[in-house]
Amino acid sequence: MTQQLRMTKQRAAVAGALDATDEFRSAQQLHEQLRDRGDAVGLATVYRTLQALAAGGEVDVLRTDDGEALYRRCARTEHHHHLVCRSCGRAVEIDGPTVESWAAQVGASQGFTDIEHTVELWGTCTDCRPSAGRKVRPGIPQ
Amino acid sequence: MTQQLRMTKQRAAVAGALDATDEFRSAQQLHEQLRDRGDAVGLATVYRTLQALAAGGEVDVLRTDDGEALYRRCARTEHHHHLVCRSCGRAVEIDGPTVESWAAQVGASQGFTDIEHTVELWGTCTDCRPSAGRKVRPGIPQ
DNA sequence: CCAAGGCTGAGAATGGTTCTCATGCCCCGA
DNA sequence: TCGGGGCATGAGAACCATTCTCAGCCTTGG
Repeated sequence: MTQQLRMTKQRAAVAGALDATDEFRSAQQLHEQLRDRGDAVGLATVYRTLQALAAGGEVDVLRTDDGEALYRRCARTEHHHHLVCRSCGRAVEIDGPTVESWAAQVGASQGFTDIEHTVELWGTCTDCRPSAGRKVRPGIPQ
Repeated sequence: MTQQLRMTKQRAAVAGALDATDEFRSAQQLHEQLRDRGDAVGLATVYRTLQALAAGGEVDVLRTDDGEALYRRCARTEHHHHLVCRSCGRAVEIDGPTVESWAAQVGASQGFTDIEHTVELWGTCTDCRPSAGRKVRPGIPQ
């Protein structure tokens, strides 16, 4: 199960790109970013690496309204949620102790088992506020 | 903006299929269901109709972990969340007054504006419990 | 240093969703 | 009731994100 992963320059490049930002990025964006930087990595490899990292809890994954997957390396590996800028993808890790218990309680009261929950907050961060020098969505599409 | 929608038998069929269940269904499932029932409707029309209904707040939409869109006609049109059975798709509408305020508060404290939130609960309903006569996932895939 | 087998990448394949466009038919006005 | 404008329909192509294929490459254990 716990398969040993080889350290290749491609994996290092993807991991590096993730470490360099606190914004959620799509596989395609990361691929393009690596290409521009010169660290050309195959798209398939980017997907495979992200998949492996996600499976190992190394990165967090969430879906945009149109179903695209976004990845981000978070500081903590424990369960947490995010407040994400819908424009640039910048994210802040947040806790929701109240939500946790509420979710479990509601689920149980309805007779459901194996309760899990999806809780994400979306907003517009200060840099992306329409007023000031708007950051022209270098991140999230849509 | 508020465009007038013509009432066609296709739209009636899709709406009817949605009214007949309290489970979240994908466009493909609804299409197949209508076909089996004899009310053949083009897949494109199913998608268009669901899109229109969703835009008008007539149906709720959510995404599975793999990005597929699921639709359900809910009793209430006001903001609410769901507790969904990950096996059959059956859903219960739930409120989260605490969550609402928590979300707004957290968002504001981080300087984000136009806060919105995604909160869905997933579990296994009584009928889908592995023990008893398991309902063989007539609903949700995966 | 070497062999074994995981890793890579270009391109094909998948699968959900949307678009195209010729034809169909709802609904309003006369 | 009849006619027609124009939204609605549907088969198939197009899109797009993601996954699969497979021959050749490269990391790693010994």
